[in-house]
Amino acid sequence: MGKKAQTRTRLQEAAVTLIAAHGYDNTTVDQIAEAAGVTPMTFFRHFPSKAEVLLDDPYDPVIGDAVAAQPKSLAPIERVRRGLGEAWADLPEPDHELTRVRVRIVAGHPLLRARMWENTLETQRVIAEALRASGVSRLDAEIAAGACLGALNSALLDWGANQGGTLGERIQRALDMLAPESTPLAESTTAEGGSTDD
Amino acid sequence: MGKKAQTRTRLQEAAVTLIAAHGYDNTTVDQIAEAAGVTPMTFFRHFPSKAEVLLDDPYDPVIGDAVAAQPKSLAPIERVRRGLGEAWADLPEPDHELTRVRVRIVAGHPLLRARMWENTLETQRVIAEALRASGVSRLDAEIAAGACLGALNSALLDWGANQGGTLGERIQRALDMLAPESTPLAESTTAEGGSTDD
DNA sequence: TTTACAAATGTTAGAGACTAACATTTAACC
DNA sequence: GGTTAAATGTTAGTCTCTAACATTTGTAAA
Repeated sequence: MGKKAQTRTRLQEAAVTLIAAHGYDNTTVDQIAEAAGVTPMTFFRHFPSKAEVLLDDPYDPVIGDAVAAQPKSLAPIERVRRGLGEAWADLPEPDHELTRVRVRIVAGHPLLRARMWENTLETQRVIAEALRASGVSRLDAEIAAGACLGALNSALLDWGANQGGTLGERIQRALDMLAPESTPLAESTTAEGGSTDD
Repeated sequence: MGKKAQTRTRLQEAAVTLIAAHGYDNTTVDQIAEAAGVTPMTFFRHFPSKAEVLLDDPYDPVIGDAVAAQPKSLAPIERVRRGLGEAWADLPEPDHELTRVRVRIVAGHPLLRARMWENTLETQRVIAEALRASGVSRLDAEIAAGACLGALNSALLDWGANQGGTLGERIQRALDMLAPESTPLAESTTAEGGSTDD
């Protein structure tokens, strides 16, 4: 039971290395498989598509539980917002450079971004289910989950595409902006005259 | 200059008809091309991929202008929310059955949903640009746009996946839930036992 | 050790999406 | 009617991904 995971890891590492060096489109599955010392067929036994080797997201259950634990007196969006905040606090900050490289690759390629949204939709379903379990309509649950995850994913893509700051800071920013009383906010808003640049 | 658009339309109609009947995966580009009286190569001259024949979205400029027109004293999310509401009011309700068939097909297939998110990201960029033009930071702009479009797309997918109600009603619901004062909502009588807060 | 069984991988053949390069037809305009 | 450019056809090929079947490798009991 250990060899499968080992091959899987080797494939992921080979993929990230090759793709980071030559780009996603210029890297074939054959090359990745060969670099991992394995046959192309074996690649697809571990990952259903070439894109999937870069998209590994096992966080959904934690998030679902955290949302379900929020007090039902709150508005759906607020429950999702707090649930995501608590789930994030429980997860380890992925300071590994590998994660950032992966996110950067994904953020820079349309097809990969698209697949990532599909992962997000799975998370959305989990959250919506947690809300529905306490009487929220399906439409409202999907909207609330969609809004919060839309904000979160935007922060993630920005982290991947632009330098500076940690992922945690951006997640925090996204959650803050979703807060019901999010009018004040220090530095950036309230500018009307010149266009502040960054 | 009219023949190209004509062929394009024939390809779209043939695609929707065939795919609605036999499913996306069971319909090949060859079949679509043949039904449109054209060569497979010509298909790809009109649409960069098989998926794109179902995804036609020329609304972005209207939305960007509407967001840009909002008062700069409002919080970013609120500006996006109002801008989207006004843009929607200016657009014709797509009561055509064709639109619903297309949305239903897209909502029901992972690969198509994923491509749709990529379209949404384009809209997000337009909105974020409108916000940034008045001093909002890039991160804040992307988050605000991402949150609102996440809510909106959830409403759209729900409309495609489930019967009942018009698209306009669901859009309205999504925008309402994003409103700053959206606390009320039905069964809010429960006591706050272990009041969790930040 | 040997045998047995299952997990993991290899091999072959092929479908289908998509591209490049070049040839041909069709449309529009003078 | 002839000229030019847009639109389409043809051919050949690469790459992703799948199906069916064969082979190796790991592991545990006989």
